[in-house]
Amino acid sequence: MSRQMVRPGGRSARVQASVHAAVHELASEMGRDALTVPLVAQRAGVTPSTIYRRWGDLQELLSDVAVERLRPDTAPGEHGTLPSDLTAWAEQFLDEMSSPAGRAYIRDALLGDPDGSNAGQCSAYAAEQIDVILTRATERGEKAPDVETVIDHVVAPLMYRILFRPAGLDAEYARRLVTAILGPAGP
Amino acid sequence: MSRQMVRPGGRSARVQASVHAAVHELASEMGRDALTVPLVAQRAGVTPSTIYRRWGDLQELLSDVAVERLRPDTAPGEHGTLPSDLTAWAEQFLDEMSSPAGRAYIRDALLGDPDGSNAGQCSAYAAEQIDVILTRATERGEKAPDVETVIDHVVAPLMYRILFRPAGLDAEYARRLVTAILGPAGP
DNA sequence: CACCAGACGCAATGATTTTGCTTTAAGGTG
DNA sequence: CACCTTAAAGCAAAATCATTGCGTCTGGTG
Repeated sequence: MSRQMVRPGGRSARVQASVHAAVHELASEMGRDALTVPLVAQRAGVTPSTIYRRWGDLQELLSDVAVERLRPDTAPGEHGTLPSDLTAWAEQFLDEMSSPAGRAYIRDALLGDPDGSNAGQCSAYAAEQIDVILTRATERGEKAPDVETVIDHVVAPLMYRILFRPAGLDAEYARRLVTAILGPAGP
Repeated sequence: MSRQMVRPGGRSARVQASVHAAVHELASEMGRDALTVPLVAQRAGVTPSTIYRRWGDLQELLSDVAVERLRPDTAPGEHGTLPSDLTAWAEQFLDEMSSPAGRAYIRDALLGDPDGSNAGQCSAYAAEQIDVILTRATERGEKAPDVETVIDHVVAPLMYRILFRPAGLDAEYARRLVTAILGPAGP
């Protein structure tokens, strides 16, 4: 993560948790754009200077929270075949990421991220999930492309459109990308 | 563009030009991160409230400037064949966009862009350039993929890596993407 | 248990952002 | 060409936010 090398279990951890929770609550109550450091601090029961010292500014805090929020909380579903696994994952990915909240999180993760490590983490999450799906397929004896190929030709186009052309995105598009990569009749 | 429906030639236009110029100058003199609204206003010979009223905040201003800066200023080069035209364009695109300045502009364009219109404009620029290349190829009698395909499988992977995985990007990667889409021996 | 270092709270200071009101200038009209 | 309308800019006060020095507290360590 960006700069949280907190001592686990101590006061630092409590502050971090309470600040993150405050961001969540306030973001859903009054909208992400209404957030300010003093507001978050008050809700978290903390002084603003604490937030400024630990995170630097609002953007870095939001970036941190966004990455945490973008971490998949569950392994990809199993549907028996590679095409169905990958299609289901791509549809869910698109669904989650293209929502207004999802786009906001992605943008926040990209932002306030001088060294690019937060954005890199997001990409790593996706790569992990895809790797699970492909490894499963290989173990079943299916022929599977490698992770980089899936990222280039499924994840990247989805993300590109989410960020740059939010209009006209639907599950059918995600399915087409998967089909194109696996070959119309499987790889 | 985002909110600039200025009367051309009037005072508004002068203010816009001078503010944009001030952003350029200050960004190169003291670094993009050192910019503040009052600073830009002073350099532009304008009061801060003018900037706040017209652009809302620094992010939206930077987003506007970034889009202007990302507009291609020249038509894609002609090299005689589709593969060479597209390869050259992709290499140049990667080169410009993956530089620190390029990444900063892309991020700025994505940011402060509530409705996504600035980001959409960036995508439209790329689509335009690609369309020129593909149309030329078609007129020469070459078989060419459509713009959407090139965006999905060349532009999107490049942009994804620029934003999310800045490491390990080189011209060879751009060439591979183009080759993959045109077919190893041409389409 | 006493110590050390890191993290937090508090409060003062400085910078930025917001806002009401006034003034200017562009574009249209008689 | 002079006049009118209106959007946009200037100005200045008020509010909010960001920064920083210093003292206090907490949790880990010897």
